[in-house]
Amino acid sequence: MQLKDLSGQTGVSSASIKYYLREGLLPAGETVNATRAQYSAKHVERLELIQALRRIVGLNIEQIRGILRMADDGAPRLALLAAVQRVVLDLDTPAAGSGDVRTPATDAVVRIRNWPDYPSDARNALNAHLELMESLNIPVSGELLDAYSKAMDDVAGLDIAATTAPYSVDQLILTAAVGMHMHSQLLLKLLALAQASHAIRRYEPGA
Amino acid sequence: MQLKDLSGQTGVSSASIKYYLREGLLPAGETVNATRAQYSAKHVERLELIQALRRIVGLNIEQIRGILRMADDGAPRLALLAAVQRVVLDLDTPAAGSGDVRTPATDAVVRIRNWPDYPSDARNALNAHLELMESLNIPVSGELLDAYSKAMDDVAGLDIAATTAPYSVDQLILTAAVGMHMHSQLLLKLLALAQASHAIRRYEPGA
DNA sequence: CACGTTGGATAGTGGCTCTATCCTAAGGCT
DNA sequence: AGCCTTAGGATAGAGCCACTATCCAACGTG
Repeated sequence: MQLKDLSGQTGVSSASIKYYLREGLLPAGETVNATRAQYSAKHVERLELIQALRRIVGLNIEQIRGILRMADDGAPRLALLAAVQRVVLDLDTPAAGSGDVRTPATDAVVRIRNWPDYPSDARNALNAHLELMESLNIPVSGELLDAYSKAMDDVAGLDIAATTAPYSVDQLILTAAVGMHMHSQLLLKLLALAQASHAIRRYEPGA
Repeated sequence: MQLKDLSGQTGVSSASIKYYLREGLLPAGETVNATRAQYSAKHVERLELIQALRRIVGLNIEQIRGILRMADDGAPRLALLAAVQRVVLDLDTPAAGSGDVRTPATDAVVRIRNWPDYPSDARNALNAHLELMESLNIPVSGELLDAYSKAMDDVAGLDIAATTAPYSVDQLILTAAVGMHMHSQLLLKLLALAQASHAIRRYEPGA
């Protein structure tokens, strides 16, 4: 299978495929000679993964490259899942992430929920976010955090269970990334509907 | 107060202010004559609102313009909140929104949660999203939807209560948009931590 | 009177994701 | 053998977005 067939099968233009090759998202085909390269089903799978991460999940090239590099370097699946989570759930942005910090609020959440007391990107992101909210004068009460975290604890059990034994690493990334994205979006949609419902009850009691 | 002072007080460059004026985000100052205009505290407030919506909430110019137009047209607060919700929680994207539709899954959620049976952007977005997930072969069981919606129902009550009587419409938009954004992000961060905690327990039971 | 400011116009910047063009060397088909 | 097509490499351009910069003529203030 050569470039043109790869393009035909996936619906991605040759120019874009070349671009992905340049950017190191797609591994080079097997160079038969100076002007011929063979692509395989692996490449089709990889290309479909790239497309899904770009168009559905909305990651940028840099983020995709990071994940694919880890996958190709044979990183353990747990680390891979963490990396996917980081970009899909936007745990990077804290910028001033400055290492593993501990804050009372986060410690409290971990204790109450009986979660393992481990440093993680998620924990750092939570710390940073709580600090940000504080700096913006948005109060986050213990009760709120308790309610939120309980809800998310309930939800997480169901989510993780869906990540069971996909066939290839690319499959794992695909299902994990798309799944996380879709579930988090579903949650936000439900939040919106819940908020709207509460608002209607408040503003128009005639419902 | 003239343009330069407005720039000085808010830290926004004159060029950007001109840009916002061109784009219709910032109302023109009171034209004293052909080459002089007066800006007021209103403009400072508006400019700060624009900055917050851009930099914190991450809205684009088009979205900001839509909300500000509604505000300036004197739209009722409930409608304004709905519009804010639409852009902050990303309820637009469904694209194929094609009017108010009803689907069994959404109906079931509304019934179970005892929410008012009203069409809304949130409901349409939920419908569209569920259809999308179905088309991607991501199963959404009734139990999952029940758990998610219960969690969001609990959360929404707390959220809406925070939207109490700000001083000006700009203030309302500011607190609503920033609040919604921060709370939804908080939820996602907690989801991430919850997922990570479950994953650790699963992959490394030694914790 | 000189300077600075305004509104208006217009163009440029930088980041991002492609998309298009051009080139040479080299198969593959007839 | 000869022609068509393709790979790979380089490079440039497109289109979007949110600015940012420059230029201008008109005009008012110190």
